[in-house]
Amino acid sequence: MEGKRDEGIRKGPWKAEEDEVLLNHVKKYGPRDWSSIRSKGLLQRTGKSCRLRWVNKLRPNLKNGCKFSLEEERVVIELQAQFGNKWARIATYLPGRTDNDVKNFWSSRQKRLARILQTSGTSSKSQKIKREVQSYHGCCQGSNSFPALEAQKFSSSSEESSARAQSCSSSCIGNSDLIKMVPLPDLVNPKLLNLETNLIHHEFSPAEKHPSCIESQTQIPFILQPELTFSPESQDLLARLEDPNIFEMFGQLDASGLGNGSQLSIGPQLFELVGSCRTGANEKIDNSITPDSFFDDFPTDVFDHIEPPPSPSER
DNA sequence: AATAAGGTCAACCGCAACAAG
DNA sequence: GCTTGTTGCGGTTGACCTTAT
Repeated sequence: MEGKRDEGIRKGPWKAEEDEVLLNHVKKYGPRDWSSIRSKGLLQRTGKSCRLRWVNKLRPNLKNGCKFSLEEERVVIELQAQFGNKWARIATYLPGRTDNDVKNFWSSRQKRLARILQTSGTSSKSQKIKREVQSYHGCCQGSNSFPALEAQKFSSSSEESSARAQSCSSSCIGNSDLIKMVPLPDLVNPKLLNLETNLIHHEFSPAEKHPSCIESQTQIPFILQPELTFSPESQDLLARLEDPNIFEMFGQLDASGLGNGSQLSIGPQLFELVGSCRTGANEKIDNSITPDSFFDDFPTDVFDHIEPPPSPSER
């Protein structure tokens, strides 16, 4: 889409030459007098357009192209809960991020969440839901949620933790269904909001993505109450998930990407037990089970009992 | 391989606040 | 005090890219 001329105003994507002109202007006069750029005939862009280009793309020290780090996500979640959609204000707490970045990040996650919730609310067909879940957990890669636990589908992501922080003593799950959400300790540690310090930024490589989600290790998002009406195999699985030592079933895993250098335990046992739910304990366990295939091994009715927490906007 | 669906990002629009004349 | 211009902000859109089917 090439910018068209409309009363001499150029719109659309910026060319490198235009950026250069804009940068020169800022060098000479500073980031102001945007309208004079056009009045001087330097560019056929409105002052607003020039300013936007500078703020969002040309300003120094921008983290262009970097996904939000775990810490940044947390900050956004927390500050959104605190300030609402005050993106510019929130962005001031995130070095290198613009209000547009924050806005896009938030709306993207909102859309994703809405879609997931819509799907899970209208159909109990687990295959479809699982696709959504996997999609969603994929989105959490590079953020922080540990993808292996389906129970965290709605709880480890930032929105949910935020929502929960606000309101989650209410039942987040299921009308007549009986899963109850137990409020987590706020995932947003106030210490993380020591916003004067530089936020840790880490771009997760594919190999790191799953480990990156481990921070929730000590924070089982909700407890599944025993009165649930799951199939026997689901009950077996869920009973295991309730085991306070569940994370000890995991092996070693490098979570240095989280910034604290901690070694967290993720191992094959959980995957094995889930596999055994399906295949039977006497069958040979497929050691190829990975976090990505993990959901495939859940009994399907597990997914039928998950309903959305309130969205932050509903608070 | 083709297509659909979903996700990301850049940019525009409208409105409000503010300042200068 | 009013008008006009500028700046800043939040919402929205559409193009492009990626992933799933």
